[in-house]
Amino acid sequence: MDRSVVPFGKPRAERADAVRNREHLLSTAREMIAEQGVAKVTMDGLAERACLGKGTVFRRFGTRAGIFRALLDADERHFQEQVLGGPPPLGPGADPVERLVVYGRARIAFLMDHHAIARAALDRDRPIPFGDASLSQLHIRTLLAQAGVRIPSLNGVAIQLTAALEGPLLLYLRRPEAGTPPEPEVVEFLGDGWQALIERLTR
Amino acid sequence: MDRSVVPFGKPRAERADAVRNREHLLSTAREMIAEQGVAKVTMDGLAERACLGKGTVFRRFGTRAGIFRALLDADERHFQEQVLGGPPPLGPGADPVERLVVYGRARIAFLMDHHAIARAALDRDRPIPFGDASLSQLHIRTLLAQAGVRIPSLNGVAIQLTAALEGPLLLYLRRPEAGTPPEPEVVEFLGDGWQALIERLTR
DNA sequence: AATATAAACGGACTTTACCCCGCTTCGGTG
DNA sequence: CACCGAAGCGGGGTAAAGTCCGTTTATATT
Repeated sequence: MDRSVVPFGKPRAERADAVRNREHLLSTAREMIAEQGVAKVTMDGLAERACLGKGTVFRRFGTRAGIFRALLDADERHFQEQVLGGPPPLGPGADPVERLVVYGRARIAFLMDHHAIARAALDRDRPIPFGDASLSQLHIRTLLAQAGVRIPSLNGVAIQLTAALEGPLLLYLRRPEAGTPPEPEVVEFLGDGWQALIERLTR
Repeated sequence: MDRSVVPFGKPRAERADAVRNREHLLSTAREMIAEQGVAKVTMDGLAERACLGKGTVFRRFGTRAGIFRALLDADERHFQEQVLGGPPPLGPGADPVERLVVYGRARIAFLMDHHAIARAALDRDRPIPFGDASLSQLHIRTLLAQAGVRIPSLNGVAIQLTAALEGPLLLYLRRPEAGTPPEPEVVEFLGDGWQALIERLTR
């Protein structure tokens, strides 16, 4: 008999204690970030505060960046839901050009909000988190196509627009980390740039 | 009497042995990279192979990324000379739109060539090297202005175009590091995307 | 040439990410 | 309910970045 309906799903589900520990570690990490900032979250420190072994932390998240990726994940998923199924103009239904513009602004705001964690989620060696960039990329490509942009190098352009959108916040813009005042100016600044880029591109 | 003609130049020049050691460390680093790849260049390893103390390595370069920044620097300077003073269309004299397109392709090729080192030059915490990005940015902004692009958010757009140009190679695209076959396809791929982006933007 | 001093040097020390592996616990099975 | 195998756990061990500080050395000055 099959062990499960799905022939080759995951070999086995995650054990209950493992799930519990993951949750606990994530909320402990959130506390530490709130109290002392991202930089002070070390693997040993996290393990000790959570009353777990260091090995466990690594087993759960693989790498330090993995913790921040996991933290980002929940919010990221929520963001995606708004994009894929929420009300227009961010969600489906509106004019594709408008959606692109709004998507960019929303994404910039999202990355600003999660700036410290998003940067900490970058892994020095591996190229880029996961769904993160590629979903932006997919969405941008789709909307460009819907907007009637016909270029042979659409793929390249989609990659580059993704970089244009996320790169400044991930790579170039500095932010003092700790007690940062909101700086909403940057959001507008980059948002206006993005809008100009998209509108000229889709003319 | 003044110590020197320059009233407040650097307080003192770099000592001769310091210069010698810097050179020696850089060429040793180049050797190690050629033999075993970027990842195998450690501070201790480099110091030992160069027969110097570890403290010296740090004093010279500040951080591991600093070594790679220094290695990049010479080539970067050469690249800049071509851009600022070389023959058109990369250098001055040609139509600004054409220069933008050519600049992008050249920059992509440059980053492909120096991919491993350029990535290693990224510092996890600090935002971005120095002249590197900002020169791209300045140049792009200047050429856009010359091309008659009139938008209020020109600054934002210049930042984003820089990210579009350099981001994919620094952030998103994977490359196996060691014995990589040239992959000239990527150069074309991104180059075509860039060209499409610029041509549509400057219409 | 002798000297004073700032710069440079070396290497031990600290911190932190990540690995390893023997022991424990969960949870499915007869 | 007792058993068993796999998944999970713990924490000591390793490697590498970066810091510190006492010692050495280049160079400007007299």
